[in-house]
Amino acid sequence: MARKRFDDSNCSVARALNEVGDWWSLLIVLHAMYGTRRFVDFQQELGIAKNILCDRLARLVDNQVLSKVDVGEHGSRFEYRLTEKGRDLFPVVVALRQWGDKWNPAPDEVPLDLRDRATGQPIPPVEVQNADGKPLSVRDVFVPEASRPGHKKNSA
Amino acid sequence: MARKRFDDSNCSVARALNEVGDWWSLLIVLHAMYGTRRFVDFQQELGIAKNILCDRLARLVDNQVLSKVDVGEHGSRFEYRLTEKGRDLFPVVVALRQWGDKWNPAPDEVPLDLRDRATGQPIPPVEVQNADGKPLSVRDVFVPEASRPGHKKNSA
DNA sequence: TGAATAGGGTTGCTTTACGAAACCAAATTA
DNA sequence: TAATTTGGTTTCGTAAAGCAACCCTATTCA
Repeated sequence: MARKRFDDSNCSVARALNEVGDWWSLLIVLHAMYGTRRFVDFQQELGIAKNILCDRLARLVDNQVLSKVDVGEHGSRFEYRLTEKGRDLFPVVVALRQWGDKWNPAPDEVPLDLRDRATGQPIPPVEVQNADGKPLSVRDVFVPEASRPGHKKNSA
Repeated sequence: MARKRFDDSNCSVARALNEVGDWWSLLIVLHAMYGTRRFVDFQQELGIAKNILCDRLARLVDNQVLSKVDVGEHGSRFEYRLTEKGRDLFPVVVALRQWGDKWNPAPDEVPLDLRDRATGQPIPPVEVQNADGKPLSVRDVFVPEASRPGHKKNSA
């Protein structure tokens, strides 16, 4: 693929995509959020080839989205757990899932039923809100020129 | 790549990633949200090869994230505009950008300064909230068993 | 009338993502 | 002690993804 790397990109979205923007990484993070921690469990749930899973887990650990902890009682037994950085992807994952549920509902699938552990109430859609909690659309916001992605040198 | 397709996946995140989960698509959507509409502008801002841009735009149009409108005064001149479905990715993009700004800040880059058009106030971080507007972390929520991604047949 | 620009399409080549399967060390079971 | 399971890593072949470069048409500008 000779893919363009975004590591040095001037845009944080590009850099974020560099870490979790491939086909598997975000799904791994998703399953980690659902509680999956072990290699074999990821493999079975995702139906991913072992080497790819290996690669992705290593990369996520490198990027500090996951941490690899040795929980071996006797020898080595590893678990992959979300770091704070990884857990911070929660709004992204939920927003993406809600978007998918809304625009590409599977006929035979129950849409995400995420609930508040404290109250049992379903979680409303993730929104961009202003300081007062009022939901905003793309059109309700603006970006000062200096903060635009393609601003001056180095686009992407 | 012989990539596994997720079209028929039981998981809406997987299906969403199938539409905007590649390296370029979400960046294209991002730039579209910033106002970019024309082929050449996307190309210059993103530094993407023309055939790839061609392919991605077509795919986004196919998936109804963008619409291709002929704005030619005399001949053909096209613009790619966000559809409602595309605009609905706003929370995803903003959340991702905020995540990137928080965890991978570029030394020389201004973090996203998104502001409410009405008030001029900066936009606070996108959160998952409960019905009362209280922010929730991964640990504050649960998913009824039937709604889990790896539930029964068909994982991913 | 010529040159430049917009909006692509096509070809060729390289790099990578991917899955299958073999391999391997440590621990458990028989 | 031998066989099996767990938890991966390595190797390999293939199918894409990616970029560069060239081509092509229609329009606009000089």
